[in-house]
Amino acid sequence: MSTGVPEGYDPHAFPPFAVTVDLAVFTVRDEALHVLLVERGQDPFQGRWALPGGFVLPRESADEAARRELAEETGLGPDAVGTLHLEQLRTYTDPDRDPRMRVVSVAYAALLPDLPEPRGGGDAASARWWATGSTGPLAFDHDRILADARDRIGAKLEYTCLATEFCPAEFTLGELQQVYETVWGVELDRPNFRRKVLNVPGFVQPVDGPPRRTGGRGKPAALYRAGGTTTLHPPLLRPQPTYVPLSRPEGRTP
Amino acid sequence: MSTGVPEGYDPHAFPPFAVTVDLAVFTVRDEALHVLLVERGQDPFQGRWALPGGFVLPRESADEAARRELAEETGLGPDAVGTLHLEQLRTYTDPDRDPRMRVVSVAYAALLPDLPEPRGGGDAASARWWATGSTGPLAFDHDRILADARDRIGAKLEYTCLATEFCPAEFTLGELQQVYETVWGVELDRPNFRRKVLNVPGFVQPVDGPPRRTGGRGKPAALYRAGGTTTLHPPLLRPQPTYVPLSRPEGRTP
DNA sequence: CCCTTTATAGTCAGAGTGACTATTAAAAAA
DNA sequence: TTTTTTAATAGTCACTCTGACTATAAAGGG
Repeated sequence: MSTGVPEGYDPHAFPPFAVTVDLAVFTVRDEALHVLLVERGQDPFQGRWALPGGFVLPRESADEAARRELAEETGLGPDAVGTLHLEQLRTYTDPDRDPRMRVVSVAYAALLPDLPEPRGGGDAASARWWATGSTGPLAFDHDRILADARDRIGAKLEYTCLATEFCPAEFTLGELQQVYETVWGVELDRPNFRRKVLNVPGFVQPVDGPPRRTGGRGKPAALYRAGGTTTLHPPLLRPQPTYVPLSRPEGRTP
Repeated sequence: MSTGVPEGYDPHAFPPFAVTVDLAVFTVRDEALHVLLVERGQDPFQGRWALPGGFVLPRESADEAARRELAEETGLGPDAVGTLHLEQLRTYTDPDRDPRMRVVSVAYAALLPDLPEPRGGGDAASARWWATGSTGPLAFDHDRILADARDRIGAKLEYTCLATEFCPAEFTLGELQQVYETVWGVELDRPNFRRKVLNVPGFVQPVDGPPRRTGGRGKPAALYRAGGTTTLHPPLLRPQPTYVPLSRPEGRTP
């Protein structure tokens, strides 16, 4: 540790940073992945949209700060916020990411089912859901954070039961499939999806009686709830973007 | 953002934090996963071993700080450090993780081939490789960080070409298999491993001529180098820890 | 020269997968 | 009411991938 800073670091000689959390809160709505954004009321980036977030307070962890901000932004009760899936993504530390001062930000992703009332929180006036992809350029490095968050979520659908976090407590396999198709941006074969999901032990479990969801058009679907596992064996791999080597090993051009 | 801190945060009214990086530097040696640790010379945790790390300086990113620390600890040239794989793991923010002050630490994992001369850096006296698992309790929350790092590396071997980072530029499939077996702590069937690796497009490519590694006992092995891909399709899944549901759906006890 | 060691080739049954077709149960249209 | 439409679910089939093997090849040690 020959950094100029004394080894064991002297508490009075450290470079001061501010630490914030930024939240990428996702939901699946209208066959599109949506993210919760807030409009900035002042410079820098006044009028631009940004991920919700805020300071980590002196006596809380970043996880606690993220849950606190999430409760404030979404208006969800502390019970709901306490149980939902919150995942630390990565930390963004570019020295110039905030033009005013040195701020490092710990980014989180949160997944919500499509809520009937999006948020009822305090300063909800300037907050709304945006379809990812149709957001303009965001404030700070939030475009980058959002892109990273999308990538991470898409990847984790393959080998975790994360998709159920987008669904209500009881859901149909069609709804679950909709989540996969929306996040991955692909269409999946329905019978095959069904077979694969049901073949993963502990992914979903049928709701006991024969209750079925009605309201839609066709045959009513059976209801399931999330099973006991968090990791999927075998994984649900997304359709391969077939690899083409840059230097063809052999064979003719098509 | 109704946190008590003014929206858009006033640069003069933020809770001050120190930001550090901690490095989990791994190598595979003697059929065991090893990690680079440094011995602490002063309190707190004097005499305990810890992950190398240090402050993020005012004008550098955490990535830059991690590479700088890595160069200092390993004695590798800046060229080698500049190209090697450095992966941000997660950020540790417990308010009490450092008894002296509020420090958040961005943890990184780095992978090195087994170097003939471990490190030649400056204060290398108190740094050495430890087989993971035989480290005593480490300073701060470094046991937790190390465990998280091991988990992450093991998981990424499944679907990325990360294992080649543990190998020299040219390596045999036996050496690559050794990496998988060591990190996962399992034994793999050699012909099957070979078939799967060669079936992943872009994972490894044979070194052109018929050069072969000699020195060992048996038949000399062909040499390969890392191919062009970073992600593995299909993935090399580790042997399943077969899932047993807590409430047996049906059937008799064995 | 034989034996051990390691790399590599090949076999084979079973599981998993993509692309289908068929059937069922409901709502909407006629 | 009957027919049509829609969606869920069941099932088929060829193909691939996988784990568990056996067989052969090429080196060094005794």
